[in-house]
Amino acid sequence: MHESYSLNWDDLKYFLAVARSGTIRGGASNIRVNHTTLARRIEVLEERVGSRLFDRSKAGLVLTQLGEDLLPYAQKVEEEMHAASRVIVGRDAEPRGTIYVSMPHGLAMTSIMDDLSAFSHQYPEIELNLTFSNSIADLTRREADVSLRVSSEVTQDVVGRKLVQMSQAAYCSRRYAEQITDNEGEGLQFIGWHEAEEAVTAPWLQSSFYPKATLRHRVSELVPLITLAASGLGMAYLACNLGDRHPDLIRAPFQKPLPYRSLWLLLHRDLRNTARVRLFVDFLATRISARKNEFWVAGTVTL
Amino acid sequence: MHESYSLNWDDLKYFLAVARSGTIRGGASNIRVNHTTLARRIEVLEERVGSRLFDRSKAGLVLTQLGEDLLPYAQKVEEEMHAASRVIVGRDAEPRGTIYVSMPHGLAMTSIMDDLSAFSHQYPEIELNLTFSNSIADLTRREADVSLRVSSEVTQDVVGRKLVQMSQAAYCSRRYAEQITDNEGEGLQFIGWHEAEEAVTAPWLQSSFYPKATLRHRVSELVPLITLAASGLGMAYLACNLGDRHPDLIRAPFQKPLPYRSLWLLLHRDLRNTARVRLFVDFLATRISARKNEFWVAGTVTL
DNA sequence: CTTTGATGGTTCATTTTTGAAACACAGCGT
DNA sequence: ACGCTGTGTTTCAAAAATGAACCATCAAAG
Repeated sequence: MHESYSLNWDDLKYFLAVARSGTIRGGASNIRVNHTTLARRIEVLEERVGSRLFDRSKAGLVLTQLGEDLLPYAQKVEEEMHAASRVIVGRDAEPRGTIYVSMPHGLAMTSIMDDLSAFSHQYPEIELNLTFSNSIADLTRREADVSLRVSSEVTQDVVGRKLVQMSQAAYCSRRYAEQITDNEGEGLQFIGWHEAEEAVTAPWLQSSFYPKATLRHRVSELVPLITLAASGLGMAYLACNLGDRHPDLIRAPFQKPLPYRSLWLLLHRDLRNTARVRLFVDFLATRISARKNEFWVAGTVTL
Repeated sequence: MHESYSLNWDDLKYFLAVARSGTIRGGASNIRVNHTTLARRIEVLEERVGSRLFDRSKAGLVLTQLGEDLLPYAQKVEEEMHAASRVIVGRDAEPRGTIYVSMPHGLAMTSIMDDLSAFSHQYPEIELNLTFSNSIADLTRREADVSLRVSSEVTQDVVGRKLVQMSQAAYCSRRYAEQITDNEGEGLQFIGWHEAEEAVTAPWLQSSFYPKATLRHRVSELVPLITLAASGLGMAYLACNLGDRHPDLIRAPFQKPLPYRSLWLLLHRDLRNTARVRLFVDFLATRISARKNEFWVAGTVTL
């Protein structure tokens, strides 16, 4: 570890500020810090250097010989930092680079995949890194730049954008639908989730249009739920944008769609001005909003 | 104020550490910080840059494309800092530059001036900046690199070095001394300092060999005290190294020297390894110690 | 299969840094 | 002489950073 590591490299900003303005307050004003802070940072720097960098006189602070010797190095460091900043700013301003996107598994089977495909087609310089997970991506920990969530509300310290409200309905295969009559679900079976094994019903089933139906079987993921319902094992409650899209599923008769959750688009506030992220977010929001009736369907019960 | 000022330039150390080692703990160990600190600094840097600089994988932390783009700039900043450090270290290692020395007025008339002259003669590359003041130079505020003080003890947060113990005695002109008899100072007058106008004596006078002497006249500085005593106005109590050196002053008869204070050499702990300061301190201490009987004279009363 | 060591991450107490307010001083203008 | 402005310095409370202890996970070795 080198001698230079005992110096705080950031102190060069303060050194340069005083060297250029000749006063503590002037320098502080120029770099937007409190003048006390600037005075202290110079003091600490001088201690670590082991010599004065400025002589204090009535005329202000004047560079010592050592201060003058070090000035060119500080200026070169600043130039490098400016150049690095141009790389950063330039990169952000250009719509290129990678966007890390996180979303729940269920959205993998929706039309939103078409949106991602269209975005990538339109912006070939931007690469999408997709993560499917039911756990909430921690944006502050940079697990993702953008996160799509299906939720009633968001509580994270992120910039949230509600895209659409969703509907849900009961779905089954065409064959299963043939046995359905207008009898509040008597004799029908819904595939359950995490309900207890011995439970034959659940609150969401009791408040549906099939309160007499029972729970049978359990799944822990969305994909098997859809696949099993489509093959006739039972009925499933699904978001409409998902169920309506599946070729082997129909909405069960004798019901109306119910309100479901909302689709949110979340991103960390620090990234909202990055060109590619802004592009992606706007692109997605525009397309999804344009077909909101795919998510919130006609006839959905309103409370 | 430039975009680069929103970045903490010191974070480059952390960036380079992770880029080189590929792990948080490895990088932290290399630059001697806690690994948590390193992780957090990288996190903050990524937030300010607005993009990831490292991808986290099982293999460790791998530079992103932006990380790779920025690496050369970070390396150049480091090189400049190393070069600046060489200037600093090289300067300190060589006995050249300025030493700021502070001392009380009284020492300006002593043989210590000869010491400074000899030092400057022997080390012409070193410049001395001398400040004479009775107020204590604040070493932590860099008012001086080295401070000579006459004091019983030192309380400042500095590296203190007691050079010699001093004696004091009553001095007067040769003419004035002709009237002095062995009568405990009856009819003698001492020039006073800050004692009240109406006061005719003081504790230091009462405990001297001339308790019957009285105070007459006042001075607020040492130079006029010496000058007036030398011209016969009255007697003066002076440090022996000062009184013995004056051509027109002699020690008054019928007394013994009394203990006075000590001569201290103080410096701020951060400067003690600077070559020129170390040279100066050692030079001064050696010469003054070699003639300690000029300060603590023979016959001084011991308590 | 179990143990060990290395890894990144979380939590909490302590230390350090920062900003704001107040102060002292000098210079200038009225 | 007085008031104003700009300067650097001091003090204190709040915010930020740091380090230490602990945790969970994984891979390698026994």
